[in-house]
Amino acid sequence: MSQLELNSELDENFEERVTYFADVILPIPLPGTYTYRIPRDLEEHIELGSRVVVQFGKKKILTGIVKLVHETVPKVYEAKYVLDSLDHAPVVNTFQLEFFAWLAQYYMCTIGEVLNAAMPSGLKLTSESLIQLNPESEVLGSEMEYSAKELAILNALKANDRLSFDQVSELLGVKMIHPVLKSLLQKESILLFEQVKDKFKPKTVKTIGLAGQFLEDESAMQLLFEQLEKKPKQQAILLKYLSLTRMDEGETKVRDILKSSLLTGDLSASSLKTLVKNEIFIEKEKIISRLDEIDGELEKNHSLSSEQQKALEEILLAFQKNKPVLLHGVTGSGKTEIYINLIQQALENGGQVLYLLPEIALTTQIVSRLHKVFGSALGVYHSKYSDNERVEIWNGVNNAKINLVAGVRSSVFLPFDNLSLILIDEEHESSYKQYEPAPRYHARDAAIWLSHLHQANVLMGTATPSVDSYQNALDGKYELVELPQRFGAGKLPEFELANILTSRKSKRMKGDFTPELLEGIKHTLEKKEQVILFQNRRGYSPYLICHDCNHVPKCQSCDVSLTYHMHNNVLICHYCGHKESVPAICDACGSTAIRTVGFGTEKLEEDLKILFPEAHIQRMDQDTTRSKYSYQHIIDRFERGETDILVGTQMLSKGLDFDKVSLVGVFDYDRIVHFPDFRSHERAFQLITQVSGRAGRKDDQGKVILQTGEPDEPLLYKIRTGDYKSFFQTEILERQNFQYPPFYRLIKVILKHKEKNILQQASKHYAGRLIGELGRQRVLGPQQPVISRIRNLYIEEIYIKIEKKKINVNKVKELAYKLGLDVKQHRDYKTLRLYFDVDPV
DNA sequence: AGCACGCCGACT
DNA sequence: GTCGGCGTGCTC
Repeated sequence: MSQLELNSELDENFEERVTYFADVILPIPLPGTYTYRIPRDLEEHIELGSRVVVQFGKKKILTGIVKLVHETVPKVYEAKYVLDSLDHAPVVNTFQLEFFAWLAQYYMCTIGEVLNAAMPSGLKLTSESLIQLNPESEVLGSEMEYSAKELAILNALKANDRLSFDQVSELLGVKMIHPVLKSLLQKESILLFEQVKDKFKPKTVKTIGLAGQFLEDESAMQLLFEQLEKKPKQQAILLKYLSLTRMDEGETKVRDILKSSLLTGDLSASSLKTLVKNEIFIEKEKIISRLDEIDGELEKNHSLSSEQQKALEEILLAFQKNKPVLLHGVTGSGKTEIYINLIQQALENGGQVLYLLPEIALTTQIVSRLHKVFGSALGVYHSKYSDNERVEIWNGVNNAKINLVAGVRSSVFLPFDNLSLILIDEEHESSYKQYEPAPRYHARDAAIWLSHLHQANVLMGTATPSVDSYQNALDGKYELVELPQRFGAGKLPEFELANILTSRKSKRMKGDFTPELLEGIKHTLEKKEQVILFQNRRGYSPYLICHDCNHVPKCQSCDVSLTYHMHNNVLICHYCGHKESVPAICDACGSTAIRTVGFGTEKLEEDLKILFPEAHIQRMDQDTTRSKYSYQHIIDRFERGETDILVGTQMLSKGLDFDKVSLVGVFDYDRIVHFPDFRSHERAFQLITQVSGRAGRKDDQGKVILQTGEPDEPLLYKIRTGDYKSFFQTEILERQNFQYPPFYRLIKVILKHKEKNILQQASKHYAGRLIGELGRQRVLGPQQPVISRIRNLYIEEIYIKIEKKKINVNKVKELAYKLGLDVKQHRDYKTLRLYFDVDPV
């Protein structure tokens, strides 16, 4: 190569030698992004949305998402290198990056917190620090002087070859292991390294196929048969294989079949092993999808009733106006059929569909219905699914294999790039709002914002619209479509009010059952029909109390009574998870007279067993539905009529249709309606309407027996007559008079500190500053929440209340945030923790 | 949020 | 004297 050419090549290289930097979002609650230098060999793999592995701090290795690639050299610090890139194509798209940033801004949290909630943990790698013996230390080893601890570690390493920090700590029985490790490192006896683990494991199956030569060569097969003549077990396997692959009928295609399908009956696994060893069969491992495959014909959708058709046309018309549509359709009006119709249209036009459902509704008939219609185009995203399954859904959406997702609130985070329809079923459900941890987002509102990004249509459906959404519809922000008829002409259930007070006075109550309800249950059972008993969960956990001194066992680090769990006889703190066994004697006075109080579904179930010993009773609550399929099993048994009485909480009210339920009993209407918060009426209307909807389908009019101490309570009349509009009119006036949403926007500020006094001072100070800026009437509190201490931190709350019109929310958010930083400057308040909950429910 | 570093009291 | 407790500050 000539001198000239060499020079020009150098020049060219020199010019190309721009260093790229990546701003990386890390899944940690810190504001902002972090800038890393992209090594040249990774340049072509790293783009917006790529997953990268970076070192953060001294030892943490994290997976982050690239938010920006640029050439600006950071001035104040030396950027570390990106260690690796994980994918060939980005796992997060630009819609998502924008969406995440919006969520962080709107809900006042860090983008890292959003990322953390968004990605299934299988896509987030974590590192584990490990140590191993330094192979070169053998030479030096003998001359070294080691302490007892050091020797213990070295000996353990000889046996184990690598140890994690936790293991070392366990080995030594000490938490402080760093000094010891440091000393060993200095002596060069050990090596320290980080192991990055990819947590996602594809699901595999073992397959068996016949080795090639037997397929091609008839005579080889002949020979094989002769060889196996004396080995009947192996021969049996070969015959089974041939019959399964139909090769005996002359088909010659190479076929791998499932190992499990071959080893049925008395065929032995060890014989097969021998066959594999002798290279007659070949065993392979095949990666398969965890997502259910659907066999057979997909179901055609049913034709719509004229009511449904009319609603559908109205919806399509409303979509033209580019506004979200609120579909107000009474229970049983057949909303699902309309959804299916819209989904089909969207999919046929090549768009993606997101169908949001509350968690409990998702495990039911709706999903199996969708499965029948849409088959493997449907992905289900549910919290009870394993993380690996979630990764598969994520990837499925990302590579366009899945175009329809039915999922819980977190499915708004999936990598859609072409959403054309978002359905939000049971729009009023408060479980769409996440409370702990941040991001405290509302999936309905987030989904509506997401729809703007994608230019997607939005349909919200419910029998009992939230006050917020209905007002939005009246304001013209949403389009309202009504579906007033019950599909199949079922009637509203008949309501009977059972007066608890009069029954109690005349001593006719049996435990918590009024004579009316008992009579009703008896009657229904005699008719061989089914009963659902509904018990509100709020504030109803059973606990222990000492008969002699009234002492109630409390959690040591939270300000709550421990909840008593009858089935395994333990006390559990529902806030921090602390568990303890039931004490034999009272901690306070030593008495043995400890009894259980409070009445949850467990207690109800026990009572029912005594009152109706013949009946099959099943309880359905958090406790009995912990595992993935337990909910489905309970429902199935009930559907098959194996259960007569189903006792449960809220989860009974969602998306379940049973034909033989003719009685619904409601226990604690009074508690629901008098719950101390401004949404209690709204919640009562929704809840009672929804559970009542479970009574009586098709031909029969069902019955609801509602136990209450005040049968004349005004809201009750509206619930009984199903008069949503009248409920709404009364409620909306209240909201206006008392300055609540939807006219005012709320931001809850949560302050925590381990010192009660300091917390109170700091909260007062913070509230004072807020009042100074916003005025007295816009700030409520500070006040102690019902649970005033969790995990040893005391809690205070402040509500910021601002008019939706006139005031710029973003300014207020900024102010609240800055004042928080300000207060934390004060040297007494440095460890104060501040959290925000925007639009709390 | 972790995690190191540093200062402090309390024990083998 | 170490061990283990926090408070404080930093992470590209």
